[in-house]
Amino acid sequence: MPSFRERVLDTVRRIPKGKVTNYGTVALLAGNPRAARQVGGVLYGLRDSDTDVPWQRVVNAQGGISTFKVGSGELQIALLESEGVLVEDRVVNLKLYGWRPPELEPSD
DNA sequence: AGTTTGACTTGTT
DNA sequence: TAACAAGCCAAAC
Repeated sequence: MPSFRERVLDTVRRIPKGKVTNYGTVALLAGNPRAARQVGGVLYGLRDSDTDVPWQRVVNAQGGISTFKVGSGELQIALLESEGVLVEDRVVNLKLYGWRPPELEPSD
């Protein structure tokens, strides 16, 4: 069984380009719906070698940029804008860009 | 081993 | 609408 950290990274890698999701959703897909804070903890520890992880596509439940690291917030916004995701006042419009994984969609 | 800490979320004032 | 408090749990100490 991969560590929680690995499952989080795998989940983040699944977020489609041009879309965003929130920590709680990533936590859910990683197997622990209540571990949203740990998702942040994992992303906090990302290194340059993890360039294949689109961490910029993870925002908080309000669509806001949660990074506190100096410069990371602006970097995240720049990366999102380069993917076509508009960021206004450090907040993403989840109605437009919010991504919901297929397995969470109602099967009907 | 027990304690502290957070890139969070949700409910209550 | 904004501020505050409590719950949450993997990792780091």
